[in-house]
Amino acid sequence: MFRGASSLSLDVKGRLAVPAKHRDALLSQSAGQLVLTAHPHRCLLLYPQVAWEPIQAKMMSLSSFDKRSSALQRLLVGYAEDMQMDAVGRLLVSPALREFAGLDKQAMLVGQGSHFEIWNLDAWRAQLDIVMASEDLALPTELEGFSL
Amino acid sequence: MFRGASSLSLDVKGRLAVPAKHRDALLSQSAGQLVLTAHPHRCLLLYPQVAWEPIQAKMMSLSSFDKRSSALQRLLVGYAEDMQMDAVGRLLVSPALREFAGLDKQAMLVGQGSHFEIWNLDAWRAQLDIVMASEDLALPTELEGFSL
DNA sequence: ATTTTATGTTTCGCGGTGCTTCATCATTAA
DNA sequence: TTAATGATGAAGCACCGCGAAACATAAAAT
Repeated sequence: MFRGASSLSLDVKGRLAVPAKHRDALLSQSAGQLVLTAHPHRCLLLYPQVAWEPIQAKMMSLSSFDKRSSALQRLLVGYAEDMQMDAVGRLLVSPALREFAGLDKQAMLVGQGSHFEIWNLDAWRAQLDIVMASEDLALPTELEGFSL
Repeated sequence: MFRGASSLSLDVKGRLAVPAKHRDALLSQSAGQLVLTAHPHRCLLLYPQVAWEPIQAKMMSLSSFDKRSSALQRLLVGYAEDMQMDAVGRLLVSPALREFAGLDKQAMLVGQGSHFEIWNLDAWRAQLDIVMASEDLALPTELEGFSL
């Protein structure tokens, strides 16, 4: 279960240093085989390969005639890259993915249970505003009667 | 059942000293395993791990395609960190969480039954104003017929 | 006075950063 | 056409700095 947010920096070569506390967890699944891809909300997704495969399979099963489905397929599958951390726990993020997510010097690594998300810092702040802006914290209907 | 409000200070390293009266209660659940995370109202939530898990499970069950749901997931799960108090009862609050809640020198620790909330002092005062400003204390309809 | 709480200090180990080396590919010349 | 040299980019290595935890001292309460 991946949790926790940390602000990190990409070095001049586009390498992202994963915090040590998360490395073991990432290495233990799929022998460290990871998949990095693009998310519609303009962030990147980092999955252990075993966790990614069923998602990609599901995506590919969608109708390729529906415009939105096939656009989603193109995004998720098209940008997906297999990779693994180097000996000191860094991920080499390709120029295409860096450009997609607007990653420059500073990035945000955010645990999301089954995977991590990697955000441009400003985009992350905008993301938080979506929740915090709503004064009455209008919750999705699924959460009716639910309380923190 | 956690109750009571106390003003406390973070030391220069971001360590928050939990008042002694609450330590035993926090240690007794989950063998002292705690989860600290972010709340949309810009405060932090401190849960015993066992109490947090079902909440996170519920959050993760929401649609990740809905913008508001996924923003809420990102906030609650993304900022969640497992931790425990050090030998003298202090919590090491990560830079990400400190920045989120605007915690500096002074903080407010507020018991909320199942969990604690940790507030920036000014944000806490503003929070109080929300209730006190409304002259007739207009309550949500759920509280119809309810009286203090 | 003794035990419990609070705060400040120090130390050690490891994590992060930058540099160096190695490999691969491309370009040019023989 | 093949070989050689240079450039680009990835991976390995080493060192330095910081962060976490333990320790110690001071204060307070019972």
